[in-house]
Amino acid sequence: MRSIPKPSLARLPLYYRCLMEALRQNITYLSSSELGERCGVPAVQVRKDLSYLSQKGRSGVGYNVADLVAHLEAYLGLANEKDAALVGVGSLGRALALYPGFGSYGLQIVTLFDNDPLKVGSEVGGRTVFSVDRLTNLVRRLGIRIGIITTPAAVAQAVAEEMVAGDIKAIWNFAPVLLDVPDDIFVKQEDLAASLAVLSHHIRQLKVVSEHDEIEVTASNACG
Amino acid sequence: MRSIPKPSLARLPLYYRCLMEALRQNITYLSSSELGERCGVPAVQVRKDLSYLSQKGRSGVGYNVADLVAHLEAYLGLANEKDAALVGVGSLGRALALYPGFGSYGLQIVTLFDNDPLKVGSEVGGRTVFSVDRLTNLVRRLGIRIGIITTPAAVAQAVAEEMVAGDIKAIWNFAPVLLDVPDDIFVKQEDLAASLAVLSHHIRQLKVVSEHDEIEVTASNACG
DNA sequence: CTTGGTTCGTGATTTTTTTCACGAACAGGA
DNA sequence: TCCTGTTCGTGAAAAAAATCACGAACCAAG
Repeated sequence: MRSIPKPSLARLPLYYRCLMEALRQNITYLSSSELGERCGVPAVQVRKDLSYLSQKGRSGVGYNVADLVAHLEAYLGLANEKDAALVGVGSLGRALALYPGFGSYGLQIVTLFDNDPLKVGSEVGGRTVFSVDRLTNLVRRLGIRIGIITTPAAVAQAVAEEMVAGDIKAIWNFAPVLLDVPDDIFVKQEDLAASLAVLSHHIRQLKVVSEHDEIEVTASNACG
Repeated sequence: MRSIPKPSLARLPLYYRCLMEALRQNITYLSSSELGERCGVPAVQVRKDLSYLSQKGRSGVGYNVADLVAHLEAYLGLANEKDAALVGVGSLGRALALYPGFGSYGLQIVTLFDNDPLKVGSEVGGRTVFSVDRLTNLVRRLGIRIGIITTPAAVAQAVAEEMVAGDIKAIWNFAPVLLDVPDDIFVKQEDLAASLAVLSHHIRQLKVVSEHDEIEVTASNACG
């Protein structure tokens, strides 16, 4: 039995969200085609992806929504309470700290850090901002395994190293730099600038096409 | 000549950033292996990706940093000034509106919208917040082609429709819903919850492994 | 000008992911 | 019970992407 492909894993949260929506609508069974419709994913791919879970659907009926939700929660570890430390209380850090949606994924941002003396000691969403000097110790003492980096790029590497020293095992990095960390540390890179560049490229394509003005319009379908 | 694969396109911004960094360090030439090192990408892949651009490297030397930067800027359309409208001035919307980094990618968030009467008329980063009622007209009048959605999921679809009515061609969607828009509208979905779920899954794997306690530790290498 | 060391560019190969095609399971009604 | 229409699960085929392997370009130095 092979392990789940990365793209499939990335689609599971999508299914989870649509299933939760269906649950709110009191829908008890959903076929792969209906679920696919809701997520914009082909039905076959839905089935293939879900086949990596132990939970099975029922032929002729579909998937039991509540059961599948429960299995996805277990598989994705959403039910486990996970404490996280966030470093860098700028506008993005503050936004993440205040965002209420993470709770339903089991994530609690329990401590905030910054190196700006003006911010240290202030409160954000009821949590005190600590100095980064205390990062390693505090994280270790609290047994925190997840770190979120929302600092400028220049200091992200140093922060990551302190996180590793504090025994953090997974880092969600919003700073636009490649972090150099030991192999056993999982880094999830969040790159808004990269997304933006892809968007920008597409807009440029539009311009190029419109300048060529209906002359060379072949089957050059852009990326979806 | 085939068009660039999506994963390659997504890596170009990465190269761009590393090249800018090199430029600051007064490096004039960079080989594919050096560039790859800096971005965490194999050298061959760097070469393959860059081969989709018209700009060529020099055998035995590498790529001219300044030239390549210029070509990437052109290819990605970063030099073109792009105006964008942002809808949903919550904590995330505010963070994006205040983020200074987009400027270097040619993006200017020129107008802000919200449906909360308390927010309408207030200022964020020197820009007045307008009522969403005026979205379609204002966007059309200003010729804005990019929309950014940072509203709650429930209203995202309605906002997207108004954007389309206002002749917006590309949408950067931070709301966790699948937008139903015409085929010619480009949607770049930004899904923090999905990233979080992947992170969560990895943390869970850690737990499972440590519970099995060195017994069944096979070659089950987790995703990078 | 020749030699040796470096690097690019790319066709061929391998790996990964998606899509297809179809047998088997199931529900519901006659 | 039998028949029909639906859906799942999955091996096989196709498509896409990453990796390999190597010829050719290039520089520097003797």
